[in-house]
Amino acid sequence: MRAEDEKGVGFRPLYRQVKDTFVKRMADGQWPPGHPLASESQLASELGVSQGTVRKALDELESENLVVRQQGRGTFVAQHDEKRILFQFFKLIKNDGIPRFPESQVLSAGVFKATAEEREGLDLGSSAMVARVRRVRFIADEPVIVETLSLPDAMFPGITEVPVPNSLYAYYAERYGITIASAREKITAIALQPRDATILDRDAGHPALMVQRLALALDGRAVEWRVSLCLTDTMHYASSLR
Amino acid sequence: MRAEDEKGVGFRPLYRQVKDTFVKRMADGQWPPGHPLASESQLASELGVSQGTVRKALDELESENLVVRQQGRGTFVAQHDEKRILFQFFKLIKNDGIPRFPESQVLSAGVFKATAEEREGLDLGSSAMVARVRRVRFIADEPVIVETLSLPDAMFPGITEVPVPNSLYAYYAERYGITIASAREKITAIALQPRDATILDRDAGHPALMVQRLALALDGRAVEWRVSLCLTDTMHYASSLR
DNA sequence: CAGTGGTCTAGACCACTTT
DNA sequence: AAGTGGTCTAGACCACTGA
Repeated sequence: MRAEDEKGVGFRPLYRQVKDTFVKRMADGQWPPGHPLASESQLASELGVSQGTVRKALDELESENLVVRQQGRGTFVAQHDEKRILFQFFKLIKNDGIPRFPESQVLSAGVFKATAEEREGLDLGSSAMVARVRRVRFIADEPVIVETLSLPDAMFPGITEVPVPNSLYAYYAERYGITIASAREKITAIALQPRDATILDRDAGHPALMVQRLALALDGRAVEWRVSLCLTDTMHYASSLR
Repeated sequence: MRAEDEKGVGFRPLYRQVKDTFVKRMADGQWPPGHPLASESQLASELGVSQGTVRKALDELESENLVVRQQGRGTFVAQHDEKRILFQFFKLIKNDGIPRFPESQVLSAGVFKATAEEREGLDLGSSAMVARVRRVRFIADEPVIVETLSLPDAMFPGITEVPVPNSLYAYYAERYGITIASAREKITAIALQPRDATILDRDAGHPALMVQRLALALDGRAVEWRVSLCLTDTMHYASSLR
């Protein structure tokens, strides 16, 4: 792997090629979550680049939460453990500021023809099927979120046939080899419909946050479309601007 | 400046010391917004470190949006121009996805005794005074945000005595030498009070996003407390999870 | 063309973990 | 003590800007 390979018009630095190689290995399942990477110098000699170039590739992967480095121990492919979920993907926190992992209770699950909204979010064809899961989530035994998840059925065959666990992203990785790498959320305020209000133990019309999340896999494919209705009487969505 | 100066218990890498030096220069006004930095190698020889160490310090400052680098031109202290505001600080976008900078109309302004909420957010003493500005913001000529800003009066003397401009963060820097570096937002859903509903041309009880922002200066001081009520009928708050 | 930031390399040493 | 990531240095060359 030489820098010269890619010079000229579309110049792509060597360290990015190295990074792409590593991402590919993670997406392939060669490097599953938790996998310990070889040392930086070993990877460098394997790829025929300098240790500093490998290091720069790993710097970017670390900043994207795709690998975890521990001084003295090594570098590991990131896992969707509770800590990472809370840090990276769960922005709803109690007003006391302490993050808590919610419990879940599935209300319904099945495979259906995708709605227009789902097709648009997940970039699906007009006759595509989606697995749909509706569930309530509890924090400190209070129902605070009711949400609907939509997954392309082709990517997740049979997912609604057995009970889904509370921590979905680890399950996607384990059962289907799909790693959620990032997500985009759109947040609006809505008035609760009677059906959702009942579940959340509020009156119809009560204000709630609607969080619409599109989750993307390592290769950038849209993988999960999630619409969450969240009570914010004792909680808030935390966003850091820097 | 040698690494050895800080070894031992509280080890602080050299590049962080360099970074702190640069931040100090920005906070001091030695390096105001837009200021062109000397070249990396000049800074390195000035501080007696290697160019790579200066580079690593600038890498962090760039990732925090405190400097802007342009290959071939140089490195500049970041300014609060429209582009940066939209990118870093304005997360409410029209559902069509195109970011637009809102217009503002001030409703009232004055200096008052700080409320408990303001004292807590801004870390003020019990008898502190705050400058308070209430304004409506328009996107595409529609009133979509009504917000109240609270500023420690001691930091911003006289700010309510002349009309405040639409782009406040540039004004804080220009008139008071205070640079807003980052912010934290807490988002909840509320039902509009009659007073706010009228301003936003909706009925009382209409759902809205309440965004509570605490903005921090370069030195980490809490500088601005802002509570914005936002209509999300044709807009949403965008959040990127990575 | 000179000057800037961006990439890549090679090597030394430090901080930390594990054996 | 050995092995890992983390820091720091020095030097070469590339990509880009502006005079």
